[in-house]
Amino acid sequence: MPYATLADIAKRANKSIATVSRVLNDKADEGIRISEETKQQILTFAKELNYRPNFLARHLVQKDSRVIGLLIPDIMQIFFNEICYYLSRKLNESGYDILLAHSYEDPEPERKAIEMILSRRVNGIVVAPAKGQHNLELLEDIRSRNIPLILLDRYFIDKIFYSVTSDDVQGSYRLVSHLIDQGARNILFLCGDRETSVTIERIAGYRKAFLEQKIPVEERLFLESGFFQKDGYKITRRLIADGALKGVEAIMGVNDEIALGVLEALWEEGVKVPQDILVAGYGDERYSKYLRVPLTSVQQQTSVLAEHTYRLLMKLIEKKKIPKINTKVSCQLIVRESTVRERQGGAA
Amino acid sequence: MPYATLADIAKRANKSIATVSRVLNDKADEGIRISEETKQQILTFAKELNYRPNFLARHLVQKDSRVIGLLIPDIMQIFFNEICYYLSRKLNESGYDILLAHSYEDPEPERKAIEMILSRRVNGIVVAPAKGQHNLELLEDIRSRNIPLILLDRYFIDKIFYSVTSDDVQGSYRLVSHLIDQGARNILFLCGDRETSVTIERIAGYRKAFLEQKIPVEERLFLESGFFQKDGYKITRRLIADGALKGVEAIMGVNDEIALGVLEALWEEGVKVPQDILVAGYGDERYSKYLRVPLTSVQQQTSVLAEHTYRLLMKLIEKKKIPKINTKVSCQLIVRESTVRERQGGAA
DNA sequence: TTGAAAGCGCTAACAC
DNA sequence: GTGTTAGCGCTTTCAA
Repeated sequence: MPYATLADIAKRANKSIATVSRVLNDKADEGIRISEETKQQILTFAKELNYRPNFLARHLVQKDSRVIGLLIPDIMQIFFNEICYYLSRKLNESGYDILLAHSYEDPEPERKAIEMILSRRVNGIVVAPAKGQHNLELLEDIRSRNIPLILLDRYFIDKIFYSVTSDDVQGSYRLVSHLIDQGARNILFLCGDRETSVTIERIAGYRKAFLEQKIPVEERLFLESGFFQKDGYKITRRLIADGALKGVEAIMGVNDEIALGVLEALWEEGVKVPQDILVAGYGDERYSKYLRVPLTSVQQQTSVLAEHTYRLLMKLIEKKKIPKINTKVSCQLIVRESTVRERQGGAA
Repeated sequence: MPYATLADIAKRANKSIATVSRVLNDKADEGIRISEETKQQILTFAKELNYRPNFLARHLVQKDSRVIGLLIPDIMQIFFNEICYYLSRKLNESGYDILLAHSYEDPEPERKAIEMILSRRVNGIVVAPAKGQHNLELLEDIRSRNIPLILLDRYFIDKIFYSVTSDDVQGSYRLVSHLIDQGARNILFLCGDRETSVTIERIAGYRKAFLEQKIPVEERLFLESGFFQKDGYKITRRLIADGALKGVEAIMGVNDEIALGVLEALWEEGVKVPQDILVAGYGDERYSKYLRVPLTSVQQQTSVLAEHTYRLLMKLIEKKKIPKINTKVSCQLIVRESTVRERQGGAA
């Protein structure tokens, strides 16, 4: 018998299960009187038997599991790692626990994970959807059932969900403007996945910057990549081999990991950053400042994103009505050596 | 009504709850016959009502929650991040879900997290204990109840628990031997926490290397630090300010993050690595190869650690008897620029 | 102040 | 093939 039950304690104490339950849940404050004697007795037996409440049973009746489902593509992506940390922290403080699920950027595991989370009757669910636009119907179904649901980082354009995201149009706009400023015109964007909101927004920001300078945008410069260093590395090696990097003056990665892979490939080929080509990342990871060439990046405030998500979630759980559907958190451009030309514009 | 129940379906289909349960759990293969007609009917209604099983109820009767509790100090420590990823991946494949809990390196939150995990009646629990030696009684209690429990990365010396750890004696020995080889004698170790097994082992490895060379070990060179970049940074700044770095020829960090902080502080002061001082990390993070000065580190095979943990856990759940209590995974030294003296030993 | 009893949603043994 | 019943461990009326 690994676990004692209320009945075990009741039998020992010669009291009813109800009384034991009342004592152990400290219902005294709710106006329910229990004699000090029974109370002490029950408490003693509970300790003796090493009683641990069974939340499955409790929550079955209470309809409240004190669990939040967090579904992310992949905790190895540092961005989601940080989100997970900050969100956990806040939720823990409020007595919620975390059921962590991965979609691995794949629709089918994502679907299964969502179903699993729902079957566990969580109090709320936070989803950073897998790349692309999948499981929309399922998510809409959840929403329509008034189960607290928040989309994080990535959302579905034109669909109504509560969401907390970075202002990627702005972030990308600032970055691209800076690159243009440095004299770059052919700016390659290793953009993750083109159907994902994050990328859609960043491309919008890219276009905005070009439009402002009245420079035409070349569609071929948006290249899908994965999200990891190895992806950035592979794609860059291939581009070099194909001679496709000719004329490219800057490369921006969808995150710093990709940028790291790009740098690796370039260095291997003896291409100098920033002299021969500019490279920028996104996300401003802890290490980016200390790379062989410090990396220009866009800082995303993961702790702020998590904070907003947390607050929104609490409100949804409390069934408050929330006017604001989409929360956007602004980003900051961090310029470092990797995108600063030494002799800036001989033409100037 | 966000969720339909078996009873709802039963009512619609004019069948008993039991039959509905049987259909939905596809008991056909277990020799239980159900007419195709009722089956289709029930399936249709289930879909129509968007039925989702209530795992709280199911697991209450089955005594099997298909959840594993993972308790780590902090998912922001990259090491634990990777462990979490690989372990999740394996567990997902076997149909287990993850309840993620943090101790924040603190005994009290750790205790609460353990209690929470137990109350949720997980099938197994993987713990990377908070630094120090805490909650030992609680963990021993779990063990004595035959609840599958595995200690990960950190363990309790002289206490019997199943554990999966890196061979830190060996890892540290190799690193320190290398540093001695490079002519360093005063090797400062920013060691995290002295009571944690990881550190105890690394100090043992350190001593072993010194013993082999018949060089006395100076106790004052073991300095407790945290586990993050900022900790490494702060401590190094302080050491510099105090003039305590005089004579120190090498600094090793308990992980790469700490080493990063050390590098940062040294650079700020114009101290050159490796010319003026050698610096090494531990863990070999993705970025360590690409730092301004590529960082020497000890590679810990997180995926192998996770794999062993997974296999052991499955065995424990299946109530197999396991002879091997402690599983050790070896580490590999990765030598890079940060610890290689340019003019190696003018004395040679 | 305490107990009896119902019921949360589900599974499983037993009956027909 | 399908229904009836008991029961998992707990909370929560309702009575006493």
